[in-house]
Amino acid sequence: MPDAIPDPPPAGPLLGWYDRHRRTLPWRVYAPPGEARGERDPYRIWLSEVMLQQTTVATVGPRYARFLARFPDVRALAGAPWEEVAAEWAGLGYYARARNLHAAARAVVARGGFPDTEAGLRELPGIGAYTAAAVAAIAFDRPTVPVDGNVERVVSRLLAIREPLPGARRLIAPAAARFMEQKEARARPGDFVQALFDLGATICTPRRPACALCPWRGDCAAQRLGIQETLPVKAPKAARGERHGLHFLARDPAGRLLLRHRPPEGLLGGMLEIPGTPWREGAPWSLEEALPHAPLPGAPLLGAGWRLRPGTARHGFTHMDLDMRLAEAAVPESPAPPGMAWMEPEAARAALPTAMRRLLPLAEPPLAEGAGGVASGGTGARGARRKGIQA
DNA sequence: AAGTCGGGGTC
DNA sequence: GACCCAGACTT
Repeated sequence: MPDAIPDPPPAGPLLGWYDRHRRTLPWRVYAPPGEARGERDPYRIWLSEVMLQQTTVATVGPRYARFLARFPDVRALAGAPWEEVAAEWAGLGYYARARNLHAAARAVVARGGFPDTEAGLRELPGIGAYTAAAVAAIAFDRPTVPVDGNVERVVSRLLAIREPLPGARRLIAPAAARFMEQKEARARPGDFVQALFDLGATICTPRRPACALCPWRGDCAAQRLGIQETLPVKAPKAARGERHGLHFLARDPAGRLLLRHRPPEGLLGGMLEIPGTPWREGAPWSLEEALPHAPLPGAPLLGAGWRLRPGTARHGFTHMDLDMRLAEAAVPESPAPPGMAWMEPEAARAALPTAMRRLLPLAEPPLAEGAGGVASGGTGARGARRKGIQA
Protein backbone atom coordinates (compact mmCIF):
# COMPACT_ATOMS: atom_id res chain seq x y z
CA MET A 1 0.00 0.00 0.00
CA PRO A 2 1.48 3.37 -1.01
CA ASP A 3 1.17 6.46 1.16
CA ALA A 4 -2.34 7.06 2.38
CA ILE A 5 -4.29 9.53 0.28
CA PRO A 6 -5.21 12.49 2.48
CA ASP A 7 -8.82 13.11 3.39
CA PRO A 8 -10.36 15.84 1.29
CA PRO A 9 -12.35 18.57 3.03
CA PRO A 10 -16.12 18.16 3.50
CA ALA A 11 -18.33 18.60 0.44
CA GLY A 12 -21.17 20.27 2.32
CA PRO A 13 -19.67 23.76 2.68
CA LEU A 14 -18.67 23.83 -0.98
CA LEU A 15 -22.18 22.85 -2.10
CA GLY A 16 -23.68 25.48 0.19
CA TRP A 17 -21.38 28.09 -1.29
CA TYR A 18 -22.32 26.92 -4.79
CA ASP A 19 -26.02 27.21 -4.04
CA ARG A 20 -25.46 30.88 -3.21
CA HIS A 21 -22.71 31.96 -5.58
CA ARG A 22 -22.70 29.72 -8.63
CA ARG A 23 -22.11 31.31 -12.01
CA THR A 24 -24.96 31.47 -14.50
CA LEU A 25 -23.69 29.91 -17.70
CA PRO A 26 -25.49 29.01 -20.94
CA TRP A 27 -24.79 25.29 -20.66
CA ARG A 28 -25.24 25.04 -16.93
CA VAL A 29 -27.70 22.61 -15.39
CA TYR A 30 -28.49 22.82 -11.73
CA ALA A 31 -30.18 20.43 -9.33
CA PRO A 32 -30.76 22.18 -6.01
CA PRO A 33 -31.25 19.83 -3.08
CA GLY A 34 -34.78 18.58 -2.69
CA GLU A 35 -35.89 19.53 -6.18
CA ALA A 36 -36.49 17.29 -9.13
CA ARG A 37 -33.53 16.80 -11.36
CA GLY A 38 -34.14 18.93 -14.41
CA GLU A 39 -33.90 17.80 -17.97
CA ARG A 40 -30.28 17.44 -18.93
CA ASP A 41 -29.36 17.21 -22.57
CA PRO A 42 -26.10 15.26 -22.86
CA TYR A 43 -25.53 16.77 -26.31
CA ARG A 44 -25.44 20.28 -24.90
CA ILE A 45 -23.25 19.31 -21.98
CA TRP A 46 -20.87 17.36 -24.19
CA LEU A 47 -20.65 20.28 -26.66
CA SER A 48 -19.88 22.73 -23.86
CA GLU A 49 -17.17 20.49 -22.43
CA VAL A 50 -15.45 20.09 -25.80
CA MET A 51 -15.62 23.81 -26.56
CA LEU A 52 -14.25 24.58 -23.11
CA GLN A 53 -11.18 22.39 -23.56
CA GLN A 54 -8.31 24.86 -23.14
CA THR A 55 -10.72 27.67 -24.00
CA THR A 56 -12.10 30.33 -21.69
CA VAL A 57 -15.74 30.67 -20.67
CA ALA A 58 -15.79 34.17 -22.20
CA THR A 59 -14.66 32.88 -25.58
CA VAL A 60 -17.02 29.92 -25.61
CA GLY A 61 -20.20 31.79 -24.62
CA PRO A 62 -21.23 33.33 -27.94
CA ARG A 63 -19.76 30.51 -30.00
CA TYR A 64 -21.73 27.93 -28.04
CA ALA A 65 -25.02 29.69 -28.76
CA ARG A 66 -24.14 30.06 -32.43
CA PHE A 67 -23.16 26.43 -32.76
CA LEU A 68 -26.35 25.20 -31.09
CA ALA A 69 -28.47 27.43 -33.32
CA ARG A 70 -26.89 25.81 -36.34
CA PHE A 71 -26.67 22.25 -35.00
CA PRO A 72 -29.47 22.01 -32.41
CA ASP A 73 -29.09 18.31 -31.66
CA VAL A 74 -26.71 15.44 -32.24
CA ARG A 75 -28.59 14.27 -35.33
CA ALA A 76 -28.24 17.66 -36.96
CA LEU A 77 -24.52 17.64 -36.27
CA ALA A 78 -24.08 14.07 -37.46
CA GLY A 79 -25.95 14.82 -40.68
CA ALA A 80 -24.00 17.94 -41.56
CA PRO A 81 -21.12 17.91 -44.04
CA TRP A 82 -17.67 18.48 -42.56
CA GLU A 83 -17.24 21.77 -44.40
CA GLU A 84 -20.14 23.29 -42.47
CA VAL A 85 -18.81 22.08 -39.14
CA ALA A 86 -15.33 23.40 -39.96
CA ALA A 87 -16.67 26.81 -40.92
CA GLU A 88 -18.68 26.97 -37.71
CA TRP A 89 -15.62 26.07 -35.62
CA ALA A 90 -13.25 28.44 -37.47
CA GLY A 91 -11.42 30.74 -35.06
CA LEU A 92 -11.91 28.51 -32.03
CA GLY A 93 -8.64 26.65 -32.46
CA TYR A 94 -7.63 23.06 -31.75
CA TYR A 95 -9.46 21.90 -34.84
CA ALA A 96 -9.05 18.23 -33.99
CA ARG A 97 -11.83 18.95 -31.50
CA ALA A 98 -14.21 19.75 -34.35
CA ARG A 99 -13.17 16.68 -36.33
CA ASN A 100 -13.64 14.44 -33.30
CA LEU A 101 -16.91 16.14 -32.38
CA HIS A 102 -18.27 15.43 -35.83
CA ALA A 103 -17.09 11.81 -35.78
CA ALA A 104 -18.44 11.29 -32.27
CA ALA A 105 -21.84 12.70 -33.25
CA ARG A 106 -22.06 10.15 -36.03
CA ALA A 107 -21.05 7.38 -33.64
CA VAL A 108 -23.69 8.46 -31.14
CA VAL A 109 -26.40 8.47 -33.77
CA ALA A 110 -25.25 5.09 -35.05
CA ARG A 111 -25.46 3.54 -31.60
CA GLY A 112 -28.83 5.15 -30.90
CA GLY A 113 -27.89 7.66 -28.21
CA PHE A 114 -25.22 8.87 -25.82
CA PRO A 115 -23.50 6.38 -23.55
CA ASP A 116 -24.45 7.20 -19.96
CA THR A 117 -21.34 5.87 -18.23
CA GLU A 118 -17.85 7.26 -17.92
CA ALA A 119 -16.35 4.22 -19.62
CA GLY A 120 -18.84 4.38 -22.46
CA LEU A 121 -18.24 8.07 -23.04
CA ARG A 122 -14.49 7.52 -22.99
CA GLU A 123 -14.81 5.43 -26.15
CA LEU A 124 -15.99 8.38 -28.23
CA PRO A 125 -13.38 10.29 -30.23
CA GLY A 126 -12.27 13.50 -28.57
CA ILE A 127 -13.49 12.41 -25.14
CA GLY A 128 -10.58 11.79 -22.81
CA ALA A 129 -10.45 11.10 -19.10
CA TYR A 130 -11.54 14.60 -18.15
CA THR A 131 -14.47 15.03 -20.54
CA ALA A 132 -15.79 11.52 -19.91
CA ALA A 133 -15.92 12.21 -16.19
CA ALA A 134 -17.38 15.69 -16.64
CA VAL A 135 -20.23 14.55 -18.90
CA ALA A 136 -20.88 11.48 -16.75
CA ALA A 137 -21.15 13.62 -13.61
CA ILE A 138 -23.02 16.62 -15.04
CA ALA A 139 -25.35 14.92 -17.51
CA PHE A 140 -25.89 11.62 -15.69
CA ASP A 141 -24.99 12.34 -12.06
CA ARG A 142 -22.37 9.61 -12.00
CA PRO A 143 -20.19 9.94 -8.87
CA THR A 144 -16.89 10.81 -10.52
CA VAL A 145 -14.60 13.86 -10.30
CA PRO A 146 -13.16 15.27 -13.53
CA VAL A 147 -9.70 16.75 -13.05
CA ASP A 148 -9.21 19.90 -15.08
CA GLY A 149 -6.95 22.88 -14.48
CA ASN A 150 -9.31 24.20 -11.80
CA VAL A 151 -9.38 20.95 -9.86
CA GLU A 152 -5.61 20.57 -10.15
CA ARG A 153 -5.18 23.99 -8.62
CA VAL A 154 -7.77 23.59 -5.88
CA VAL A 155 -6.56 20.15 -4.80
CA SER A 156 -2.86 20.98 -5.01
CA ARG A 157 -3.51 23.90 -2.66
CA LEU A 158 -5.82 22.03 -0.28
CA LEU A 159 -3.15 19.38 0.19
CA ALA A 160 -0.12 21.66 -0.31
CA ILE A 161 1.26 19.43 -3.06
CA ARG A 162 4.62 20.87 -4.06
CA GLU A 163 5.49 18.38 -6.76
CA PRO A 164 5.36 20.06 -10.18
CA LEU A 165 2.67 19.33 -12.74
CA PRO A 166 2.08 17.28 -14.75
CA GLY A 167 3.75 14.69 -12.50
CA ALA A 168 1.67 15.83 -9.55
CA ARG A 169 -1.46 14.46 -11.20
CA ARG A 170 -0.38 11.13 -9.75
CA LEU A 171 -1.23 12.59 -6.33
CA ILE A 172 -4.05 14.94 -7.32
CA ALA A 173 -6.29 12.50 -9.18
CA PRO A 174 -6.81 9.96 -6.38
CA ALA A 175 -7.25 12.75 -3.86
CA ALA A 176 -9.94 14.36 -6.02
CA ALA A 177 -11.66 11.02 -6.51
CA ARG A 178 -12.04 10.69 -2.76
CA PHE A 179 -14.54 13.57 -2.71
CA MET A 180 -17.15 11.16 -4.03
CA GLU A 181 -16.79 8.98 -0.95
CA GLN A 182 -18.81 11.62 0.84
CA LYS A 183 -22.57 11.32 1.03
CA GLU A 184 -23.11 15.03 0.33
CA ALA A 185 -21.13 14.85 -2.91
CA ARG A 186 -22.74 11.61 -4.06
CA ALA A 187 -26.17 13.19 -3.57
CA ARG A 188 -25.38 15.87 -6.16
CA PRO A 189 -22.42 14.80 -8.32
CA GLY A 190 -23.11 17.21 -11.18
CA ASP A 191 -23.46 20.16 -8.87
CA PHE A 192 -20.42 19.16 -6.86
CA VAL A 193 -18.05 19.05 -9.82
CA GLN A 194 -19.40 22.32 -11.18
CA ALA A 195 -18.91 23.78 -7.73
CA LEU A 196 -15.25 22.75 -7.90
CA PHE A 197 -14.96 24.49 -11.28
CA ASP A 198 -16.57 27.65 -9.94
CA LEU A 199 -14.36 27.67 -6.88
CA GLY A 200 -11.28 27.46 -9.09
CA ALA A 201 -12.59 30.10 -11.48
CA THR A 202 -13.74 32.71 -8.99
CA ILE A 203 -12.07 32.10 -5.59
CA CYS A 204 -9.11 29.75 -5.91
CA THR A 205 -7.73 31.66 -8.89
CA PRO A 206 -4.21 31.27 -10.32
CA ARG A 207 -3.15 34.70 -9.06
CA ARG A 208 -4.28 36.39 -5.87
CA PRO A 209 -6.81 33.81 -4.69
CA ALA A 210 -9.63 35.22 -2.56
CA CYS A 211 -9.00 32.93 0.39
CA ALA A 212 -11.07 35.06 2.77
CA LEU A 213 -14.17 34.15 0.76
CA CYS A 214 -13.37 30.45 0.38
CA PRO A 215 -15.77 27.92 1.91
CA TRP A 216 -12.72 25.76 2.65
CA ARG A 217 -10.52 28.48 4.13
CA GLY A 218 -10.04 26.51 7.31
CA ASP A 219 -9.23 23.31 5.47
CA CYS A 220 -6.48 24.46 3.12
CA ALA A 221 -2.94 23.31 3.88
CA ALA A 222 -1.41 25.78 1.44
CA GLN A 223 -3.17 28.71 3.04
CA ARG A 224 -2.03 27.64 6.50
CA LEU A 225 1.53 27.57 5.15
CA GLY A 226 1.05 30.84 3.25
CA ILE A 227 2.15 29.24 -0.03
CA GLN A 228 -1.19 29.22 -1.85
CA GLU A 229 -0.03 31.67 -4.52
CA THR A 230 2.95 29.48 -5.38
CA LEU A 231 0.83 26.42 -6.15
CA PRO A 232 0.47 24.50 -8.29
CA VAL A 233 4.11 24.31 -9.40
CA LYS A 234 4.46 23.71 -13.12
CA ALA A 235 7.36 22.30 -15.08
CA PRO A 236 9.07 24.85 -17.36
CA LYS A 237 7.96 24.87 -20.97
CA ALA A 238 10.16 24.59 -24.03
CA ALA A 239 10.94 27.79 -25.88
CA ARG A 240 8.99 28.54 -29.03
CA GLY A 241 10.79 28.67 -32.36
CA GLU A 242 10.04 30.94 -35.29
CA ARG A 243 9.00 29.88 -38.78
CA HIS A 244 8.42 31.72 -42.03
CA GLY A 245 5.91 31.33 -44.83
CA LEU A 246 4.86 33.16 -47.97
CA HIS A 247 1.27 32.88 -49.14
CA PHE A 248 -0.36 33.59 -52.48
CA LEU A 249 -3.70 35.34 -52.72
CA ALA A 250 -5.24 34.88 -56.14
CA ARG A 251 -8.33 36.95 -57.03
CA ASP A 252 -10.48 36.42 -60.06
CA PRO A 253 -12.34 39.18 -61.92
CA ALA A 254 -15.38 38.66 -59.68
CA GLY A 255 -13.23 39.33 -56.62
CA ARG A 256 -13.31 35.76 -55.35
CA LEU A 257 -10.34 34.27 -53.50
CA LEU A 258 -8.60 30.98 -54.20
CA LEU A 259 -8.34 28.87 -51.04
CA ARG A 260 -6.85 25.44 -50.43
CA HIS A 261 -7.89 22.60 -48.15
CA ARG A 262 -5.23 21.58 -45.66
CA PRO A 263 -4.62 17.89 -45.00
CA PRO A 264 -7.11 16.36 -42.58
CA GLU A 265 -4.57 15.84 -39.79
CA GLY A 266 -1.94 18.00 -38.18
CA LEU A 267 -1.70 21.73 -37.74
CA LEU A 268 -4.95 23.45 -38.80
CA GLY A 269 -5.97 20.02 -40.08
CA GLY A 270 -9.08 19.95 -42.24
CA MET A 271 -9.29 23.72 -42.43
CA LEU A 272 -8.97 26.13 -45.34
CA GLU A 273 -5.83 28.16 -45.99
CA ILE A 274 -4.43 30.69 -48.37
CA PRO A 275 -2.08 28.60 -50.55
CA GLY A 276 1.59 29.11 -49.87
CA THR A 277 4.99 27.71 -49.06
CA PRO A 278 5.72 25.31 -46.24
CA TRP A 279 6.54 27.02 -42.95
CA ARG A 280 10.26 26.71 -42.42
CA GLU A 281 12.78 27.71 -39.79
CA GLY A 282 15.58 30.07 -40.65
CA ALA A 283 15.12 32.79 -43.25
CA PRO A 284 11.97 34.37 -44.70
CA TRP A 285 11.09 33.39 -48.25
CA SER A 286 11.83 35.65 -51.16
CA LEU A 287 9.15 35.86 -53.84
CA GLU A 288 11.33 34.13 -56.43
CA GLU A 289 12.17 31.34 -54.04
CA ALA A 290 8.52 30.85 -53.13
CA LEU A 291 7.11 30.92 -56.68
CA PRO A 292 7.24 27.13 -57.16
CA HIS A 293 4.68 26.92 -54.33
CA ALA A 294 2.24 29.34 -55.98
CA PRO A 295 -1.13 27.97 -57.10
CA LEU A 296 -2.30 28.08 -60.73
CA PRO A 297 1.20 27.62 -62.15
CA GLY A 298 0.00 27.51 -65.73
CA ALA A 299 -2.52 30.32 -65.54
CA PRO A 300 -1.85 33.69 -67.14
CA LEU A 301 -1.47 36.34 -64.50
CA LEU A 302 -2.99 39.70 -65.23
CA GLY A 303 -1.04 42.86 -64.58
CA ALA A 304 2.48 42.27 -63.37
CA GLY A 305 1.91 38.76 -62.04
CA TRP A 306 2.56 38.00 -58.37
CA ARG A 307 3.23 41.15 -56.41
CA LEU A 308 4.75 40.94 -52.93
CA ARG A 309 2.86 43.10 -50.45
CA PRO A 310 4.69 45.20 -47.89
CA GLY A 311 4.61 44.09 -44.28
CA THR A 312 4.26 40.74 -42.60
CA ALA A 313 1.61 39.03 -40.54
CA ARG A 314 2.53 37.22 -37.34
CA HIS A 315 0.67 34.54 -35.48
CA GLY A 316 1.65 32.69 -32.34
CA PHE A 317 0.88 29.00 -32.07
CA THR A 318 1.43 26.99 -28.92
CA HIS A 319 4.85 25.76 -30.02
CA MET A 320 6.02 28.29 -32.62
CA ASP A 321 5.68 31.84 -33.87
CA LEU A 322 4.72 32.11 -37.52
CA ASP A 323 5.87 35.02 -39.67
CA MET A 324 4.03 35.29 -42.99
CA ARG A 325 4.30 37.42 -46.10
CA LEU A 326 1.67 37.80 -48.78
CA ALA A 327 1.88 37.93 -52.56
CA GLU A 328 -1.16 38.58 -54.67
CA ALA A 329 -2.22 38.48 -58.28
CA ALA A 330 -5.28 39.06 -60.41
CA VAL A 331 -6.06 36.05 -62.55
CA PRO A 332 -8.66 35.33 -65.21
CA GLU A 333 -11.69 33.29 -64.31
CA SER A 334 -10.58 29.68 -64.17
CA PRO A 335 -11.59 26.42 -62.52
CA ALA A 336 -10.12 25.76 -59.09
CA PRO A 337 -7.31 23.18 -59.11
CA PRO A 338 -7.87 19.96 -57.18
CA GLY A 339 -8.08 20.51 -53.44
CA MET A 340 -8.83 24.19 -53.89
CA ALA A 341 -11.95 26.32 -54.14
CA TRP A 342 -12.93 29.84 -55.15
CA MET A 343 -14.81 31.63 -52.40
CA GLU A 344 -16.44 34.99 -51.87
CA PRO A 345 -14.31 37.13 -49.56
CA GLU A 346 -16.94 37.19 -46.84
CA ALA A 347 -17.36 33.43 -46.75
CA ALA A 348 -13.61 32.96 -46.98
CA ARG A 349 -12.87 35.16 -44.03
CA ALA A 350 -15.51 33.40 -41.95
CA ALA A 351 -14.18 29.94 -42.75
CA LEU A 352 -10.46 30.65 -42.35
CA PRO A 353 -8.61 29.92 -39.12
CA THR A 354 -7.28 32.98 -37.35
CA ALA A 355 -3.70 32.48 -38.53
CA MET A 356 -4.89 32.81 -42.13
CA ARG A 357 -7.22 35.72 -41.39
CA ARG A 358 -4.20 37.69 -40.28
CA LEU A 359 -2.99 37.79 -43.89
CA LEU A 360 -6.10 39.50 -45.23
CA PRO A 361 -5.25 43.03 -44.08
CA LEU A 362 -2.05 42.82 -46.14
CA ALA A 363 -4.03 42.55 -49.38
CA GLU A 364 -4.67 45.56 -51.62
CA PRO A 365 -7.38 46.60 -51.26
CA PRO A 366 -7.33 45.13 -47.76
CA LEU A 367 -9.76 42.40 -46.79
CA ALA A 368 -9.41 43.11 -43.13
CA GLU A 369 -12.69 43.49 -41.36
CA GLY A 370 -16.27 42.44 -41.44
CA ALA A 371 -18.14 41.62 -44.63
CA GLY A 372 -15.12 41.15 -46.80
CA GLY A 373 -15.44 44.74 -47.76
CA VAL A 374 -12.74 47.30 -48.14
CA ALA A 375 -11.45 48.61 -44.87
CA SER A 376 -12.09 52.28 -44.58
CA GLY A 377 -9.36 54.83 -44.58
CA GLY A 378 -6.65 52.63 -45.99
CA THR A 379 -4.13 50.60 -44.09
CA GLY A 380 -1.32 53.04 -44.01
CA ALA A 381 1.02 53.22 -41.10
CA ARG A 382 -1.82 53.18 -38.63
CA GLY A 383 -3.50 50.08 -40.04
CA ALA A 384 -0.22 48.30 -40.44
CA ARG A 385 0.46 48.58 -36.75
CA ARG A 386 -2.60 46.62 -35.93
CA LYS A 387 -2.04 43.52 -33.89
CA GLY A 388 -0.27 40.85 -35.82
CA ILE A 389 1.07 43.10 -38.53
CA GLN A 390 4.49 44.59 -38.87
CA ALA A 391 5.74 47.01 -41.46
C1' DA B 1 6.90 11.59 -20.35
C1' DA B 2 7.18 14.69 -23.93
C1' DG B 3 5.31 16.94 -28.28
C1' DT B 4 1.69 18.50 -31.03
C1' DC B 5 -2.31 21.12 -31.42
C1' DG B 6 -5.13 27.58 -31.50
C1' DG B 7 -6.46 31.44 -29.92
C1' DG B 8 -7.68 35.04 -26.81
C1' DG B 9 -7.80 37.42 -22.32
C1' DT B 10 -5.09 38.99 -18.51
C1' DC B 11 -1.67 41.03 -15.70
C1' DG C 1 6.07 39.48 -22.77
C1' DA C 2 4.35 35.21 -19.79
C1' DC C 3 0.69 32.79 -18.08
C1' DC C 4 -3.69 30.64 -18.21
C1' DC C 5 -7.77 28.45 -19.99
C1' DA C 6 -13.90 22.78 -17.80
C1' DG C 7 -7.50 18.72 -22.57
C1' DA C 8 -6.93 14.94 -26.28
C1' DC C 9 -3.96 12.33 -28.82
C1' DT C 10 0.38 10.44 -30.53
C1' DT C 11 4.92 8.60 -30.02
